[in-house]
Amino acid sequence: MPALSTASQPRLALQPVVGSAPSSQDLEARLAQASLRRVEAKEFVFAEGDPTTHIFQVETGAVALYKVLSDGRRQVVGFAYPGDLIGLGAEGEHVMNAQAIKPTRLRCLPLAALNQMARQDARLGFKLYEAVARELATTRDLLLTTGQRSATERVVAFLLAFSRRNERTAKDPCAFDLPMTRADIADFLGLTIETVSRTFTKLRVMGLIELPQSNHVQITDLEALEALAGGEEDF
Amino acid sequence: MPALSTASQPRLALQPVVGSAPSSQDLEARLAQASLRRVEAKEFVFAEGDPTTHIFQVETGAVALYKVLSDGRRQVVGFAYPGDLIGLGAEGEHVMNAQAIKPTRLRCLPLAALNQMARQDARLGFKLYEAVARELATTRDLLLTTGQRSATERVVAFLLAFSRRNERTAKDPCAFDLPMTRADIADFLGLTIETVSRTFTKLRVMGLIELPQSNHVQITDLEALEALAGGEEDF
DNA sequence: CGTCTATTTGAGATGCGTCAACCGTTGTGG
DNA sequence: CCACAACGGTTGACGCATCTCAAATAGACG
Repeated sequence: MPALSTASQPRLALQPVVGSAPSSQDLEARLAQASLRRVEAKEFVFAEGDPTTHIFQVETGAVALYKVLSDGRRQVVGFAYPGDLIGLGAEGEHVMNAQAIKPTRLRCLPLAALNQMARQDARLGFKLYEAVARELATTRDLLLTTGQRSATERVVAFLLAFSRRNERTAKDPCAFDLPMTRADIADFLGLTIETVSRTFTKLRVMGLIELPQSNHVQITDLEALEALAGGEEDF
Repeated sequence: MPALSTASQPRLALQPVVGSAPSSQDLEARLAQASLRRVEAKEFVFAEGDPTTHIFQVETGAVALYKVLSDGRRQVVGFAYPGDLIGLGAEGEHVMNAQAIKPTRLRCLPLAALNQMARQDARLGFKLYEAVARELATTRDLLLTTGQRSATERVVAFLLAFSRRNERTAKDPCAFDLPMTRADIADFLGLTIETVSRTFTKLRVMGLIELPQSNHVQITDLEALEALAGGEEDF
């Protein structure tokens, strides 16, 4: 089962685009000089109902984005990693929660500044459109995974998403840390903590991965994992 | 369980915005004079892998948007109804299928025309951004439902989404046709046909709905349905 | 009237959730 | 420096919601 949310929410944009237009440069430049905010693990970047005053770009760390039902059930809709934008697309009030899962540094750009830039530069609106469209695509991939795949397929997809993310950034695609807890993974994949844990154990016993620590994964048989996934989606 | 995909994919935009800016007018105007295409039920508007040449606005009918896994499992990520835009956000090639579920009329706008308009009007890019952001929000609500809710909650949410859609358009919120098959509903909600069918029957036996035909729903106890849903999300 | 498809219904199997206990690590305070 | 509490993770036993397989029914269409 394909990747899940590794980069679900974010991956919005702002990666330097080759031959980037002035607007993109401006947004990057503006973000680079935007105010910096540090949040500790478990601290909220924003919560449901908060007025939308800023957009944020993760500089270091990681953030979980999730919605909760009235009875407490929780769905993590994505994780934001360095370079990812969060807070886009909310009109007036936030409809979800953004909570750091490790110590995190964020660039904070006031929405007023964003709107002003959009007024001055025709391309910025289009850039934002492309950024949100990418996020939509990853959310749909996650939906496909949670709606159609088995527990094992979901967990494998989740791991492979990390592998591919490392591949893109020229790091070891077979070794990575999981910044989030089992509970975060479970709520992301639509499973329980116990099922996630059992599935990790199963993959370890099958000889496909090693878990020197509970939050460090070493892939020992990438091909077998990919065969188990049954798809190429990335979250 | 809250609504699902009633308007998931689409509901993108183009509803006349009060005090709409010139750009929005232009897009609406441009679409109104765009070429018209008729597709029969089960006919594809586009398929995965097709080059992205146009965006479409549904004028009449309904379209299912879905992704499929290599083994045939299918996830419907949304349904497009009159007024909804489809085909936005795909770069180069479509990554999903759009298939009419009833005879449908579509306005077809070449991407080249859209891009040219975006170049001339700074506000258009922003409009597209807002449209995709709305779609992202409904997809996340669907993700919350498929990831966290029970079969009954999912089906109730699905029905309530139709009710609210009718409410918005000043139609009877307690009577509506379902344009899609049980298979479409099942693949949308992450259930099987049998489970969807049994759940409809259960709601009928409980006295919450009536099913004079399999594709026509009459809600007889809206409050009880809302109590069963456990949330306000709409798809 | 006969075929084809969609839907419903039944019976049985199972994957995952629930409940519960246990383990390892971390951090804190005596 | 050690004891203990708190937390995250693992493992086990069991139950049940949903899936699977199968058959009957109901419409739609020619």
